[in-house]
Amino acid sequence: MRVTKAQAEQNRAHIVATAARLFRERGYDGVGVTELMAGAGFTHGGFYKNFPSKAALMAEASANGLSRTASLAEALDVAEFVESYVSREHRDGRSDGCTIAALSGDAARQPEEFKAEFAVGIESLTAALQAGGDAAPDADRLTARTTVIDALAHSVGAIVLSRACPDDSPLADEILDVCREAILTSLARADSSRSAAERPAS
Amino acid sequence: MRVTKAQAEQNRAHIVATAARLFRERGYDGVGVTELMAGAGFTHGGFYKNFPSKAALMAEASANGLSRTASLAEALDVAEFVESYVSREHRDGRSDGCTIAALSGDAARQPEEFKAEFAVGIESLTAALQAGGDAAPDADRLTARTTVIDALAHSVGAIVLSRACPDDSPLADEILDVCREAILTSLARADSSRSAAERPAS
DNA sequence: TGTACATCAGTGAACGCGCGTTCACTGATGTAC
DNA sequence: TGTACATCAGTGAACGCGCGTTCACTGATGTAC
Repeated sequence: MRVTKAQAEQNRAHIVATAARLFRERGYDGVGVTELMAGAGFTHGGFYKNFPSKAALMAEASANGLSRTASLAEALDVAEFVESYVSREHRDGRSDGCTIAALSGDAARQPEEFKAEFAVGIESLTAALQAGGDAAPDADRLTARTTVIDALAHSVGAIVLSRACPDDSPLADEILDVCREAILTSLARADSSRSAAERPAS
Repeated sequence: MRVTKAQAEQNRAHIVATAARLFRERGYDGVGVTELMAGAGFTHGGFYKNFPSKAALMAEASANGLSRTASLAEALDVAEFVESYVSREHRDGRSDGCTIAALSGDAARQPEEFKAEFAVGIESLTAALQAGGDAAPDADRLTARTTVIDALAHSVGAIVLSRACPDDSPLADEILDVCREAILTSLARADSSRSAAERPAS
């Protein structure tokens, strides 16, 4: 039954990744330890060889999901991020989507240490979006922190509100479309006003 | 042990109101039937004389909370609503606050009928905000539907994101301040452009 | 390199506990006369 | 209006169930010689 050290590490990582998906899909209370382990292809007994408690896995899986999104965001500028984030695909794909959009409501009821990890994740994503868009590396890329934070909160609100509506309801889609357009317009405005300030003589 | 019909109705309403508070505070899975009834001053046994299931109370309590917020919003214009909504008081007062901000994440995982009630609540709030602001009943009050939906999603996102951060963390307050300012600025812009369109000759 | 033994990743049965729900019961309310 | 009885709001014990967690066990891996 014993397994190589490398295999064990890989198994552990697989459990974390599976848990991240399942938690995003059903919430922290919506998945039990047995189901978490079964989803990763194991029996529940081994759980406590890997994690001190379910709460510990909740924290680790969430941190994992948050940093994954931040990594993906590094390659995008804010507008590109919003375009893909405030979309039907993202709204309908909870398990593959953003941990913030899927679990912020649950995170708010967790202990302070847990929320601290969430805040780190939000900061990482914000930093990634400020630095993002390597494909077009000119001065305009570097977007002000406030602009990024505002666009992120706005995008999260759009997804959260849209998901609370019935599947395929007109309102769910309307929220998404209205918000996407508004956020992109607002970003374009911030961008042009910044450009103007940077090149006052032009 | 029996109680007058009027008293029984009052008791039922009290259970619903208490449940609405407790669900907002701790989430649907975070409060049990026993605690729900105890919070209202009763023992758990009588629960099923009033409701067919816990899920039924979840739906009724949520609908109750949603219409309560819509009623409060009737007296406000959108900017006033945002001012009070995107605030530390609201963020820190989950149990007395908005059901959408507190339970959208949980609602997204509920059955379709449940989400349908949530959508009705969102529509009611939107309608209230479009018609709102009786104190200044001029033409400018009637704000376009898209503006209201966008401001609502934006506000919800601000609260949800802020609540996911540790209490008293700088980021939690920053999110609130950044978003409040951005939403109000955006509303002012929408307002002045609409006014200009209405009075092209001025 | 080969053998003997300790380690420990993963198994599966079992634990206490709190959950949502059911039910026989109580006794004041509501009703029929 | 007064009496006799049916109703039913609320009680509290009990139910099965799934939860998070523990533990004795297995047997391949890793290590000491």
